[in-house]
Amino acid sequence: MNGLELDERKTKILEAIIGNYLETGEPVGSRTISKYTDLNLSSATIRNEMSDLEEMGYIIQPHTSAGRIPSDKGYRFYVDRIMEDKEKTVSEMKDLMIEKADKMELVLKQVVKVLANNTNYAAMVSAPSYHRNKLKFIQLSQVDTEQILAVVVVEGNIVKNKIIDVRENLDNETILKLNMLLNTNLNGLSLEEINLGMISKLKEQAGIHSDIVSEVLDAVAEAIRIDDDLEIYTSGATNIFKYPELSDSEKASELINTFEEKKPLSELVQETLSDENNTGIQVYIGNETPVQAMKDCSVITATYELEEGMQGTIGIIGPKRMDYEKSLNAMKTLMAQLDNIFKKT
Amino acid sequence: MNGLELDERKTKILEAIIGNYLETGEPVGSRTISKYTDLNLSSATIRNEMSDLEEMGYIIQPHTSAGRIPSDKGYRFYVDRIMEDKEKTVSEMKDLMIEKADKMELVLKQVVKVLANNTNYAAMVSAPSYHRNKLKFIQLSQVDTEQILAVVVVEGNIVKNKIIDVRENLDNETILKLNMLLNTNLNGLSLEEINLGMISKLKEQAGIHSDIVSEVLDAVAEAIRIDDDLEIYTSGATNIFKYPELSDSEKASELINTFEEKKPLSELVQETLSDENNTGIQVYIGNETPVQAMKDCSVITATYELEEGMQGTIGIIGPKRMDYEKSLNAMKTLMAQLDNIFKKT
DNA sequence: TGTTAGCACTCCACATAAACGAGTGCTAAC
DNA sequence: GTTAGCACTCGTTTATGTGGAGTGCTAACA
Repeated sequence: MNGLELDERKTKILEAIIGNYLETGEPVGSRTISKYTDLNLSSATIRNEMSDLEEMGYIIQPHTSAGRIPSDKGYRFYVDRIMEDKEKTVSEMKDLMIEKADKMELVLKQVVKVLANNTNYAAMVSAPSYHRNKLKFIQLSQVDTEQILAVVVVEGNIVKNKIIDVRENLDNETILKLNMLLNTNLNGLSLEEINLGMISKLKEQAGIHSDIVSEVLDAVAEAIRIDDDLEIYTSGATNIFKYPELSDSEKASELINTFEEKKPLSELVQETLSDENNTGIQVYIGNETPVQAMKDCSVITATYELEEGMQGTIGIIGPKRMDYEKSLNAMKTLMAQLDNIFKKT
Repeated sequence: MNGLELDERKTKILEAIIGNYLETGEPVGSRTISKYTDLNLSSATIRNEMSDLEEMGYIIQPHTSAGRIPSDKGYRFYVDRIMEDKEKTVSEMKDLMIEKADKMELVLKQVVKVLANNTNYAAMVSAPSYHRNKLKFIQLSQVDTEQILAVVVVEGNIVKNKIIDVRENLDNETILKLNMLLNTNLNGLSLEEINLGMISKLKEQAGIHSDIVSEVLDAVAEAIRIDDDLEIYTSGATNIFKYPELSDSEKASELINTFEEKKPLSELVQETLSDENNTGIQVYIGNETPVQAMKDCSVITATYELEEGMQGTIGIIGPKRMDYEKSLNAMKTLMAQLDNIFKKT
């Protein structure tokens, strides 16, 4: 026992401990392992090994004379092994039924619901962000004597509307001119390219109608901001009540509040999207998570991609003793189907 | 004591009991009342009266030798008195800060958040339903070689967009014609007036482009359906953890799930909107509620109205021992402000 | 040297009991 | 009709005891 590396036996024992704990949720003792594994070792020997494993930080004793439970490090070891093993195995899980719908919003709501129901954990999904998209099309139209409607379309066919109040009645020609002005100048530009210089130039050309230009640009800005902000859908938050270790008032309240606010979840989205070694699926165990409220949970996230390089994030949040294998599989299956749906669209 | 009517003294005592219980949340005993009120009665006398009140069903003993707590009937009595008294008193509560925003959705999200934060209860608000609204405006525009965008505006400036795929490239003139066709035929019609006859007439006139008309009409239909369905916003669901009587796993889970699903809340909306003696504000105590999950709660709802007869519902959900006075006031203040915001628009 | 049986020890979980106290209902006196 | 007094009830808290699961350690064994 060199104290640094896990030999094969220790590995087996550690896996047995974690496996058993995932099933029962109870601290697991040496005698259990002695029978549970095919190592044919007495409980005493196991005890010695467990003592070592504890020293190495893989397992923890809640108190003297209780069994051991996995530490975050233990979980990490366990998960890493699964990820290695299963990287190639194509999951043959039954298809999660997702119907194609024409509105992205509906698809996502469906996805997140399916995910939550299938895993019995909480689930979230962020709408893809459109940062680097180009403006496709702007249209102003008269709606009322004192109101005009601005429609802004960016690549990916994201549409934003804004009603603009005008004090005087604009005639058709003026609107036509404004339309022309806006479209010839802005179409094809990425949202970053519409900078201050461009804006003031536009306003100048618009003359007395510069305020309308302002408002239209507001709408354009909003088209980003909102999506950027918190287009996040969640489902199954109440699933956490199925796991006693998360059910006490304090923790439950904090967690569920996180899901209700949705804001904090964007941290998770950021983190996931900015993953360097983008393997597609990531697991955050306990304190590894970027969202403080989830420090007693494990979080599985993945990035899905739409045709034009826009990506969104999908996540499962459950107790640390979640069924990683099943959850990872569910995630993969879902990703495959999302690809199907979106790429075909 | 005739056993049917509450004399003045009983009324005072009952109010004292309820008042005290609302503050402390603990069963209240005779001695407390003896001191709490200005009746100058000994605890023994109070006990006799309380015994009567219990027999009449206004209060309940959780167990022998505990104080009394209000029954649903007791709460009902209490609330009815408040409603009578305060019907006229203009609430001079500090304004709840609501900023006017151009998008209805944002206003409502803001409203519900403010309400939840101010009351420390859970809050919900339903978007107004647009049944009887008239179509204001339809616009088709070319977005791509194979896609056109349909924008539908109904009264109240609700805007719906739909991207329509077309196989062949439509020229400008065709689109202009279609626009003309749709607008001249449909503008000003209520959504109910667009019936099958109208539809087939349109399709006929559209000739080979009848499928586009179909899709546009789908968008129109959708403009209703979605709003009708469950445009319900909620906030502060986790506030229920502030009240121990609602915080145990079972109840909390059920309640919060109701808020997450949102669907069940539409019951509440229906019920509120279909109130015959429409006084504006309603209170459901315990089992009076139409939503089963809230049988241990009290619910305050109100109907707000937009200019053109569209109405939506607003609600507060809290423990039965909620601060009715404050909550009712908050509700009234909010209604006034909503009126301000919407009527001015 | 690694493995195992045996044993004392620890500590949680659970049950039981005791003390407490808030509050009641009833009776008798005012 | 009101009140003081008192026995009684019952939930809450605190103390106490017991059982059992599991450990660490030691000594014996292969």
